[in-house]
Amino acid sequence: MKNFQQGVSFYRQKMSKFSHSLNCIECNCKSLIFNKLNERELETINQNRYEVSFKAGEVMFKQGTPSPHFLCLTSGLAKLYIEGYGKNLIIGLVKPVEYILGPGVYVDNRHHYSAAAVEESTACMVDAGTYKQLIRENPDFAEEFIMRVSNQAIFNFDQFISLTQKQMHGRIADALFYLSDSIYCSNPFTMTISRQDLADISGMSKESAIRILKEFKDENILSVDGSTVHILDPKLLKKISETG
Amino acid sequence: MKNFQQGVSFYRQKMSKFSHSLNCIECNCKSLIFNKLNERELETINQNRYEVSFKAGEVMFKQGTPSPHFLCLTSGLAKLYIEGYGKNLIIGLVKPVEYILGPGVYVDNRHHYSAAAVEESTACMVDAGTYKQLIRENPDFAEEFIMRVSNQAIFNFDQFISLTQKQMHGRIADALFYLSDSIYCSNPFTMTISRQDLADISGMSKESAIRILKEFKDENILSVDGSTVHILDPKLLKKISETG
DNA sequence: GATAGCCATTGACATATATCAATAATATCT
DNA sequence: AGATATTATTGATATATGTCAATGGCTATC
Repeated sequence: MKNFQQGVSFYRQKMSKFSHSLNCIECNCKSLIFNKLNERELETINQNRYEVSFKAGEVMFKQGTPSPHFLCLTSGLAKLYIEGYGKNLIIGLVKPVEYILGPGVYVDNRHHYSAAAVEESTACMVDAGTYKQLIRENPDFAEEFIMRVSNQAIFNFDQFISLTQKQMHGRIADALFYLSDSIYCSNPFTMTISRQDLADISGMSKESAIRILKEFKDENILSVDGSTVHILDPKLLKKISETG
Repeated sequence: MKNFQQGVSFYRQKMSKFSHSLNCIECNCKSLIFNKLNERELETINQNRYEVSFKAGEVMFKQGTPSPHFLCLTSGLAKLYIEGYGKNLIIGLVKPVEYILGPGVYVDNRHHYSAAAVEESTACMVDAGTYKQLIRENPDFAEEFIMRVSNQAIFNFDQFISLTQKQMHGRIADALFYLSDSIYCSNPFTMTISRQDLADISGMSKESAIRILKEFKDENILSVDGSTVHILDPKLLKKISETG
């Protein structure tokens, strides 16, 4: 909660510096969802957004708070997490340029998960009302939106199965593939997330995550040096993922 | 939302009195999402649907198969489940009159979970293309659709937390409240689902589910007689749900 | 009414996983 | 550079949970 307050005051300080420094029409880091919008519509978005920057660790928005904006990450890396009973569950990492399309906007105007910057990040915050209006007016944009929300749901189902039906080794394997294939997009990759975050992705304790990382290292499936991980034997790791 | 709940439970009691209608316009068991459609649009739906009936236990559609329809349950009870590695995970029960809005329709035209009839059931299958076209044409209908999909996502998040962060007792408590409050809508309720299904909702083995049911019975939190369950001490059960 | 077959129940046991505690390694700040 | 906080690692231990096997009850079928 303290972090959130800090985050808010921080972005208020920086806001004027970033606000409307670019515009959406010429923005070269705009989300692909905007391909469905024409120039007039982009200009509408442009007039109803502002940019914010976050330091690593800062909370972007907090589960339970009002959700008057959609947030688009323009640089850095963010984690989305549900705050449960004592523990957190990370339901996804978000990298540029991607929208965070929380389901609360169409239901109760509340965030149903929290978001925090993992690395130093910048984001565009677009007024949800403006966004909703464009969804009403432009069917292509609406379909694109629904497609993204659907993709998110499908991703969630996969995580569901991983977390509820696999044992720890399989879950860590899944997390490593997710990081390598979908987030850092390289094979020797340097994790900017902490061990605790890795554990929160895999639904286990930090200690268990570390132990399994070490086991994989001892079996030459991985090389692990601090935060740098190299998947040496992807085939075997895949097998571990599949056998649970 | 309240109205929706009331409408559904009212319908459940009176279900036997309903006879299936010949067209969507006069159908008195149509989904409330159709309130957003005018007569002409309803007629379009009417011409692109067909009714099916399922015996208890029959599979309605199978994960991985093409998904050319949206399915609306008009009587009975259905379970939605992800087929994992050996086990199934039930991600929700569906009762009349509710649509099953699978996310695959907008992504890869595949079902991402399976559905099966728990009780003898009937359903309307509406052509997905027709549905999508109406979403393009009618913004109110589109918003209603997005709202339902969002609600589903929020429900999934809750189950996510329950399954990954609570121990078995808390998970069974959650499942029992779900059944009593949202599915059977009464307190002494008769489960038409099996013990295995209860276990698949709670993400545990059948034996564990049975054992915990028995513990709750021994502690006078529940009375359990075959498939009839009475929550005697909801306050204590709630506490068990919250403390995990 | 007997038989088969499925579902529910119970107990004993193995093990996956969390928790606690101690230490090592990094990062952060002055 | 030194001090302090934060994060990572390791080991020992407790326990939550799954698996296996045996039994009982119910239902359906002929």
